[in-house]
Amino acid sequence: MSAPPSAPRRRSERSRRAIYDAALSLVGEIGYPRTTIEGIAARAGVGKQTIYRWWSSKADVLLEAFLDLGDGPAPPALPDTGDLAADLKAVLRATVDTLRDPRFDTPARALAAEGVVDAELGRRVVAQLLQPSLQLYVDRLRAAQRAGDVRPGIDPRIALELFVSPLAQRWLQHTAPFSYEYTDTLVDYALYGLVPR
Amino acid sequence: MSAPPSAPRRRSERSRRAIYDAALSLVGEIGYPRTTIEGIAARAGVGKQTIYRWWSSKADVLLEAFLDLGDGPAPPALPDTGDLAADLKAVLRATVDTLRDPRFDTPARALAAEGVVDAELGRRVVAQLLQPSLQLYVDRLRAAQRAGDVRPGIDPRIALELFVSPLAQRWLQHTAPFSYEYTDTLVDYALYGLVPR
Amino acid sequence: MSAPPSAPRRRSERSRRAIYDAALSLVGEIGYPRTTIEGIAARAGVGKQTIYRWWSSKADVLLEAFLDLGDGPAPPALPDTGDLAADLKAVLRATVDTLRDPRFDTPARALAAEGVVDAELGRRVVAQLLQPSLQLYVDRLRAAQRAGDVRPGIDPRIALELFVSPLAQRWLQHTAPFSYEYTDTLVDYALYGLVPR
Amino acid sequence: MSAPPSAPRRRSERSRRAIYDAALSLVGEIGYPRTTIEGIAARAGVGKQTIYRWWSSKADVLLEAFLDLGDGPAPPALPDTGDLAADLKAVLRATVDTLRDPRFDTPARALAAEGVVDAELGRRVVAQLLQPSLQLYVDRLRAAQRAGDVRPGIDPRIALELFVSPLAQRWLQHTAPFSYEYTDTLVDYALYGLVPR
DNA sequence: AGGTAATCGAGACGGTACGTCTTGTCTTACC
DNA sequence: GGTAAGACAAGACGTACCGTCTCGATTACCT
Repeated sequence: MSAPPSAPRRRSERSRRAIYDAALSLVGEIGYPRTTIEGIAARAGVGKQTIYRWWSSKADVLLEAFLDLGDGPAPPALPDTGDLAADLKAVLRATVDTLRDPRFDTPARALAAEGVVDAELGRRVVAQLLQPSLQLYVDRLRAAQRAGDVRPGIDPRIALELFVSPLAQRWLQHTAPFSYEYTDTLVDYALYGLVPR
Repeated sequence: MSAPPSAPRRRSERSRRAIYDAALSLVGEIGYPRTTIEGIAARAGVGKQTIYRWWSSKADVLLEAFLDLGDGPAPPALPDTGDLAADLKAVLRATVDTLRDPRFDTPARALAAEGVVDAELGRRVVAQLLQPSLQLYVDRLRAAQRAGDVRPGIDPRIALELFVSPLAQRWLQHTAPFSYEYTDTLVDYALYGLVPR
Repeated sequence: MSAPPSAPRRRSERSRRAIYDAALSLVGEIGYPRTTIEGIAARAGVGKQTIYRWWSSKADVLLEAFLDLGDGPAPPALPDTGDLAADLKAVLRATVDTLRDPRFDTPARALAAEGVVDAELGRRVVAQLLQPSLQLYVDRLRAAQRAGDVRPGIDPRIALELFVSPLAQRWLQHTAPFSYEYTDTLVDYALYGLVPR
Repeated sequence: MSAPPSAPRRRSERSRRAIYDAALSLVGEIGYPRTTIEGIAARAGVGKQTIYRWWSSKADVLLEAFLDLGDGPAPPALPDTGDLAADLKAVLRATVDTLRDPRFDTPARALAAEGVVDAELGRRVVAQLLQPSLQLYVDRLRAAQRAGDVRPGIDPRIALELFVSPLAQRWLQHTAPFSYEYTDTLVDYALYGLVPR
């Protein structure tokens, strides 16, 4: 619970931040594929070896840089007004806004793509980037189950995919201009099903 | 109304096939990132220029090679036994099998990843690879609507995402060993909703 | 002595001229190394095969094009005013002028360079381009010998090199701005020798 | 005034030598035109970039490799036995031997050819390869002038061309099998002139 | 007056080399 | 010992030409 034991003893904090900044700004400016480790090192004013010493790949740098962005404010719980549909719709609308922000979109998209092909990275992206957010849905759905608003047998881990995955899919595959109306519809369909009641 | 005037005049069919074969086999053997245009050309016994003449990128070659695989047998319609849930479950189970086949998985995954980052390619992947299959779901759902098995107001194009997107998501992000049980569950949740009936 | 037996029977005169023009103009514009057979064919409006059918190399085309330029006016004999020194100085001054003309300089220089490395081409360049001019010096020197102006034992074939080779050397190796004064000096040195008389 | 500031800081001596060796041996084996930078790099066990980093062209590499060969033994002065004709004949005979040595002939010829077409390289070839040798002739001729063996008004820089340029010319243009007899004749002609004494 | 065969333009083809770019390792000198 | 700097071996990139080949479409000769 104390300090990490074998952690780098004289690692330069200054370089670490400069590398994060360079990586994120380059990805934003020229895109992920044209961002190179050499480019990051040059912009960060850092030797290449300093990058290779602490990270294993370009994607690795970007993932940590991206995670570093989100540090600080603890992820807030989903709202619970008692109205499950309304709460989910509100959160998904906020998600739509986030996905539309290029500062988020470009690096997140790059990491998602890399994770599709590189299984190891994919696992880390899911675990460190997605999991925390998804857990909030699980929590909210369990609360709804306790309140009798969701059928008891339902597995929340699967249930949340009914509205989260379609949205993610549309985002990743440029299938959409996704709208509030779309996410609202997803929530309605998922909650009340497709067959006549 | 005579012969096409500006169509490529004497393109070598032999080379085209050899390039498709080389691209697919290399992606299967060493993975997409380590597959190079030079490698494809070498294995196909073809000059690099012949590839650059007809395709614009490695992904482009792979997409066409992959599409070429599926040519021939027209995509069959979804079964319609009258039992919507059973029909969907059967089709999704077949999809699970396909996604598990490495001959399909590796190139499809690579194309999906590339499409995430390259919007233009993404559009083509969706339009040429995904759309035809998705249309079959739309057709089946419309038939179900006419039979009164699906609520009239439901948009089939959105409805299908409730079970297709979660499956795709789990496949792409290595989130799951996805099972028949999982896809069955997806169908049940999607059809009957999450809230108590 | 009749018509050449296996000579090309239906060769296109139009193409031949166009190829000569294209070769010479390209060499003049972009230099010999950057002149390509493809470029010549394109500018001449000719298929590449038409060039390969009749010539064996880029240098071959240029040599024939260059020879073709000089066709027509028979090479005039050297003047013989009775004053050998004056006659030689006059001819060498004219040669200086020719070598300074870029229309002559660029292709001739390219052919000379190619001939240095390619022995077979070198022989042809010497035989077809140089020999005729050199023969004129031989003739003039022989006449001078008959007139008693040159020692009887002198080999004219070697003697002419005393003033021709230095000039050629300075031209080829950019050693000079060569001047009339220089060529005059060469003639004086060569005729009267270096040692005190 | 301390260490050279902008000098190449850590150039690999090992690579430099390997590149020289590879260049010279390849030119000797397959000739200059078929020698490629890729081939030199491969034989030297060196990355292409290492060549491009330090040299600007194939000819540049070869020139330096060739100069490197001659480093070490300072070029000796021409002999001065008091007999100018004999001294010149002896030196030219030695030159004939050198020009006949394929280890010298092939690269020197290639450099000469390249220098004919590339003015900048030509200047360097002349200055670094030829000039030092020619200066020896100038020195010897000046000594002869002081001894009264050469007319006072003669410019040694031009005078030496009377026998050196013809020899060079015959060498470069394959005009001759040049012999000791030929060079002896050149010296005689040049020293005593062509006109009757 | 056709028939036919060589020549033509066009340009795709299998190759090779180009000169550039990036990778990941390494070495040097500074701090 | 970590660092900035950057040389290094390796090798893919996309381009340019090479010399060969295959297409029709003219030709010009020869029945």
